[in-house]
Amino acid sequence: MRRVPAQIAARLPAAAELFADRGFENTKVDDVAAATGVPKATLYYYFAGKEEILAFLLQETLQQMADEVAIAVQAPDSAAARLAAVVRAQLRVMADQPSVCRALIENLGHAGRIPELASSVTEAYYTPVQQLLDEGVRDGSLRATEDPSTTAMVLFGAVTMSALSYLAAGRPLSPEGLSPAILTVVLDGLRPTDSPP
Amino acid sequence: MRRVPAQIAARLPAAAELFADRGFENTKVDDVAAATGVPKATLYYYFAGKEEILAFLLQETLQQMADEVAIAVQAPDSAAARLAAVVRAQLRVMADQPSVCRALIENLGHAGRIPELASSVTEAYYTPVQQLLDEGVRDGSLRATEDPSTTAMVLFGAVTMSALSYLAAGRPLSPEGLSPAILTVVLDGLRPTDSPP
DNA sequence: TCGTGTTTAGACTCTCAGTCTAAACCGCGT
DNA sequence: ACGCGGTTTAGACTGAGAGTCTAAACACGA
Repeated sequence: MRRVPAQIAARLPAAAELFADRGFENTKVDDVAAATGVPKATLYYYFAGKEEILAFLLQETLQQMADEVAIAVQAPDSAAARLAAVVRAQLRVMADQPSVCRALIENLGHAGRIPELASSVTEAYYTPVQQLLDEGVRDGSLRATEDPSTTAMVLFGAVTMSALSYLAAGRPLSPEGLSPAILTVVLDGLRPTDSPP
Repeated sequence: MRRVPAQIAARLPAAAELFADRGFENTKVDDVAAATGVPKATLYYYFAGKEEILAFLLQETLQQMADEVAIAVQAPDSAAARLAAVVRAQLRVMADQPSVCRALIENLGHAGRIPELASSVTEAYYTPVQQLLDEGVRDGSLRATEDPSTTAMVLFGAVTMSALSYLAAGRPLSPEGLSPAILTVVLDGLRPTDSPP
């Protein structure tokens, strides 16, 4: 995959729209060309195939999430507060790109080999979150869990699935509305019992 | 889709194996025929197409989950204990059919229209779990949440994503090993603060 | 002006998904 | 035995569309 010029990258989300609406299979490469305004031959000049377009979209979105998460993690607040910010950040990215997220989740199998995907998510999400969990134990704002990696996955899954059910139903996803509901469930379980609300 | 005879249904999980290994797209119907021993023409006699085979597998698995969840819900324990049993039940189903689950999750978009899928999951999981959350508030074993439907999704997502990361990595998924880690995160948040462990 | 990388239209190939045919095969009622 | 419905199957066929190739422009710096 060649380095994709910005003016082409900017047009690709229109393809995600199609993928999300009609499904990946039912979207012809010619349709993608028509919807994005990027001619088919040019698409094949940059991408090895239709799947690579989806994979590119996924990488972009994961990168965006990694950036937002990194910002949330570096704030000068308690670890608990930053963890809440991470949840909101993930929701914000998903709310920002509803079609891309739907298309990606519904077609994970097309977006690349799963192991590579998994390590991308690890880099963008699990590693920073696990670090945050650690810091939370040290600053006393979070309870220690016996298996931080599972805890990170629980968080990621909780947020992803909740958001997905909005996206799938076509309902608008409001990070401000949804995050408190997720956080009360998850955060209260992480708060030390010696400092209840 | 005709009523699928048991001896054919029993052979289909072999197809899920292929879907999970090489991906749905890279699996030819002829491959499915070879792997299951069910001739291509017979497959087309019962299923309208390749996607319908996946959809059938999904329905079977959801039904199995609905059954297991129903059993867990009806136990004579506290709501909290039954909720823990629901989590273990879901993990057990996923551990039972790793390939099917991987294939399904990686190819949600192929397994049927998402709204129908969503309502199947609602029937099999969200409705019983929400009922359980209600009962928990009444019997005092669970804390009330402002949005029980979101809570149910959080649970489902937490379990699904944790399990998936094992399946995707090819690691064996042990319900007994994983459920405590999930439950400490999620259940402690649901426990009333007036009865800590 | 040359050369290198980019852009594009359009025609082409080739792999499957799915269809069709037509021949067995099976049980069951008569 | 016989015929009749549903089932099972092999194998040939069709059509859609992913991906390839060609060859002509274009851009732009050396």
